[in-house]
Amino acid sequence: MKRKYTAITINDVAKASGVSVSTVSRVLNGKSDVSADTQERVLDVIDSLGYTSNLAARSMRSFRRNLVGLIMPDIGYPFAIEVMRGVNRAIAESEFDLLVYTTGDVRKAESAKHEQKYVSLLNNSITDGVIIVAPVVSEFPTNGLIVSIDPATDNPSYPYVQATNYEGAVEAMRYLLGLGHRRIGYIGGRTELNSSVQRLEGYRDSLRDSGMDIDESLIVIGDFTSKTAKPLAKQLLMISDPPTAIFASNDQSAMGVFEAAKELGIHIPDDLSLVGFDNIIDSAYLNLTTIDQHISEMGYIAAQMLIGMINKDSLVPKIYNMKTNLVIRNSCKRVSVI
Amino acid sequence: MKRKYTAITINDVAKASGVSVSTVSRVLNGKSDVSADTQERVLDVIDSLGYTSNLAARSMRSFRRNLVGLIMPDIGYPFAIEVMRGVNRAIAESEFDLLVYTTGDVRKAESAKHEQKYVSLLNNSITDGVIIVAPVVSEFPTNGLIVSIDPATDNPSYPYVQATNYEGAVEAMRYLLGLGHRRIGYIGGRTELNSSVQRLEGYRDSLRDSGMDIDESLIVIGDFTSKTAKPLAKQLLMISDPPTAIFASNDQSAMGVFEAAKELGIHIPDDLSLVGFDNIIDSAYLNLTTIDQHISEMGYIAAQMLIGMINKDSLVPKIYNMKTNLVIRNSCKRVSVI
DNA sequence: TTGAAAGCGCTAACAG
DNA sequence: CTGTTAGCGCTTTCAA
Repeated sequence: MKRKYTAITINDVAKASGVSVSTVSRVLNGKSDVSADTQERVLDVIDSLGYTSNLAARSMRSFRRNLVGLIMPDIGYPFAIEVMRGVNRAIAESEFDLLVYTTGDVRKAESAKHEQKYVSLLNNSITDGVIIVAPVVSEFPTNGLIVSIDPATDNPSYPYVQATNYEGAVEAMRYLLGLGHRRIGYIGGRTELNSSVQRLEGYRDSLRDSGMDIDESLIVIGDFTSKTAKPLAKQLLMISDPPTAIFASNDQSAMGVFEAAKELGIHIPDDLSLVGFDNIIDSAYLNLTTIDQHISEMGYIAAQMLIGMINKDSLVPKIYNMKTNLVIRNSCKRVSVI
Repeated sequence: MKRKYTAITINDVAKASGVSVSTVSRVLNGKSDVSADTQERVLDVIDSLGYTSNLAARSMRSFRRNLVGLIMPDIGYPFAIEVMRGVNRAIAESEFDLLVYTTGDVRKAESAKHEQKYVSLLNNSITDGVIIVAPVVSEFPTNGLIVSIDPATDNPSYPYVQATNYEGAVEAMRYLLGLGHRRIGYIGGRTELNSSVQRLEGYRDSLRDSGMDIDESLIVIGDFTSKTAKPLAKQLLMISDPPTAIFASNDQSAMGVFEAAKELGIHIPDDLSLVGFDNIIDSAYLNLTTIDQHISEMGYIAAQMLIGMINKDSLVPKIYNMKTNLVIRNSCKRVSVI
């Protein structure tokens, strides 16, 4: 005997109610071919014994488990939490439950290896399908259903939802350039993410297409946290020929800009993500942040896609492009003109 | 055949490497009694086949799974997220992985019934133990290990960690009363939570013990969200004889107070949780918020307790009281004195 | 050092 | 309508 305590099983229920395990199983699964009598008796016993089915055993036998998995390397970042929120919302509206799997820390895992492991772990075992966030591999050794959010690889073999990062960045730049800005700083983030690469590309291409030189000293790369962005923003703001606008490529980085500006005594309105300022008080808000705020929405959509796939809905797209919105909250009233 | 696709199993590995399943299993579990030769061969095959063990099947046979569960009714609230963060931190430092289980929405579940179901679902099946947040029942039909955070019932049969809610509230009130405040508003929260009840009790007792009448019109009950707290705070601030201080019993509620004050044109420093103000600009900050900020810490401790229990550490306490700190950030410079 | 075989708890044929 | 039975993929005796 390995386990000191062995939980109540379907066998106990069967014995106690004087029927066979299959009958109990039928009751459990709401099959119609059970007499009302038996059904009631079994249900009573289940109740009084406090029986609950063993997830593991059940998963081994039946295909449908009404459970979807969400795999994230780390649960501590705002990004992860936003995704969870979105997925959660979709789950709440469905008949599915959600299982979030994490190893606690990105650094603890060697991404590629581990994410493959977790996908098949969950997918082949106890869930009907999984959503995986920012996977780095392009293929998974699983026959189960899978949807990914913001994959890091270029042409993954699985369905995914992504933001229109490049287009969003271009739109943001078009706006700033339209305001007359010519020196625009850029705060980037985790370069291992496709989204990050694409945003930066949008920035570069925009400048290039406007026939402008790219000043590499205006480009700084953090890690999408405000903590890192703050000193970088300061650095940008204190060079001899500072930018008149800063394109913070995600929300957290924008926060960093605010903090930096605050410490330097430059006033900026509260809710900027993209700031264009000329050392006075002007600012432009471009909701490139949408790329981030829409993360929650991406989670929502991914969950819906997955549920659709599980339900064998034939209309589920293989690739979903979330268009980033351009939302201007504060227009730049004063712009340094070249 | 039910499933069209059947994943790679231990059997496939055995066949491909020309050994028996038991040998493969031994390799998988790092048993020492396997020849180096065989071990290497099997490992190679596992790698090339991309095999990963079936969680469900494994869980059925072996006791230890290096997996802990976190059960929360809803994942969308700051409270839940803070707990997760804390648990996650502890997990990251350990050899365990984390599985978060949620039904997406509190309202979707009939709490008591469902939480029992989920606990035994996870606990008897695939995890080594579970942490459950704010459970309403006092007993669980599980033989597995369990630690709870902020249980709603009075004398649960399982180990738990809780904040010293009552004492914290008393301390907060002592501070405010010491500043000379005599009309202190109170914004409460979800009354189904023990923590909520205890904070309010601390408030009432403090007033009573100071020989003061309790003005019920100064007590408003929200749901621990700023959205709800805001109009309540406004209501408090706009009565004819407004309070000179407000004791917001959680962080979110404090936020609501700020928002309300802002709209009413009353300036309050940024980081107040407990505000005492006299319609000028004074304020007292009492980190009663700790009760909330420490939530993350509670998650951390709960996880450590659980891990200790799993590892059969005999020193794990059955009840852990998290002392709430009294942190004063801004002292009240001007107080309306009676 | 290895293999054969017995289950873990459950579901799904297949017979009655 | 109900019971018998055969596994699901895995770990763990028990023999060899």
